[in-house]
Amino acid sequence: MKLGEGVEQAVHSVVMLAQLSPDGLLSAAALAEFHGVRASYLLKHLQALSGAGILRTQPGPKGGYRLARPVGNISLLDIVLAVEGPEPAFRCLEIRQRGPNPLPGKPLRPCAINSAMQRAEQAYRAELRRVTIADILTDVGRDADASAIAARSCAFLAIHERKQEAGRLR
Amino acid sequence: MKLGEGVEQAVHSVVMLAQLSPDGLLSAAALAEFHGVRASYLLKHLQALSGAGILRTQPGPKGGYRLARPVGNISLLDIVLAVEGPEPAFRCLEIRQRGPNPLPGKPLRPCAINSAMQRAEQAYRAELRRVTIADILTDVGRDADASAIAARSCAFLAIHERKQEAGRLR
DNA sequence: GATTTTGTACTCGGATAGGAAGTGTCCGAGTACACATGG
DNA sequence: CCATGTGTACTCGGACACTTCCTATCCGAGTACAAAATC
Repeated sequence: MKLGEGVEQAVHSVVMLAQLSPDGLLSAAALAEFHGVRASYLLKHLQALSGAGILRTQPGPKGGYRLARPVGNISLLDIVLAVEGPEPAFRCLEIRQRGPNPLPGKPLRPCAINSAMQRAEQAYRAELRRVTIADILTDVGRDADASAIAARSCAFLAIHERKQEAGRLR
Repeated sequence: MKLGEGVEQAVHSVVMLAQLSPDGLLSAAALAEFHGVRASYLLKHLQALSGAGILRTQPGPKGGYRLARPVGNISLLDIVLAVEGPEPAFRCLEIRQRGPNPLPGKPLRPCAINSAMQRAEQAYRAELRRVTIADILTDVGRDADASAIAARSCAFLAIHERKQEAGRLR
């Protein structure tokens, strides 16, 4: 039960991208510099987000990343699944059947243990699905510290944000 | 977001131990043989359960493992935490502050992202805390497949179960 | 024959190698701009 | 002066090493039984 630290980078990057103007772009290098992380490592996760349909990319100079969907339609679960993969955390290997004398009737119903673990993970995912980037942004508006950081983000965006050329986004 | 397969082994072992007579013992070798897993690897997790106060051990010949608490007082969460460790899955590294110009006021309130992730994990743990070994056992009684496996467990226990000597348990 | 002593076999416990996955890095494909060139 | 062609610089994308954690294994400490020796 451990999440890679790429998840945090991915979520913060999405939040950052959500704060720029409707047709703005931001390069991976700018995102990495702002968060103090390695650009080449962040790229890996940004690519995962792009492949999952959460981000859109524009190659070439003046290129960068941009949200592919409205902020209300991007949940934390979408990001976590895109970065960590969709596989469930608990995989039942049916070690009940790996003993010296397994039962002949093969297709067993899932055991109670597996069911309980799956229910717990469903609850986890449901909670993450309820929270969207829009919710995060409204919380940012309420919190003083977060507002200060958001102001810093704006200053940073004012320097690094790029306007998207009409009709040239993938 | 991935759990080691030791979790499944640990839970099944606890369920197995819950099915033996009140003062019965079962060796790690027998548990491993029944589940078809490596004994030396299972030992590691059984030790973790022992250290967490879930199992009791009796060393020496005729020794083995036994539950340390009633089945209604052992939740799946206890086992998962004992095996995987108590650290939360998501660790906020505050990469908001790792940028080129961090805020001076140090003690920031936890960011909305971290809060959401923690809430999700709380839901996950709460769901696991609700399920005890007693619940698993009652489910075993209802399911046909599980009952057949339970019968097989009984046959296995009849051979490998050991009676605890009075007053010699650690 | 009963008791003590000793030896052995079996158990758990912690410390030690191997392998997979996450982490970190690199180079290549593609695009847009800028400049130079020709009309 | 304008249009065209070319070169360059910058972007993302995927393929390649390194580190950490999980997996698998080993040897050592401790205990109970059993047998042998002694009283």
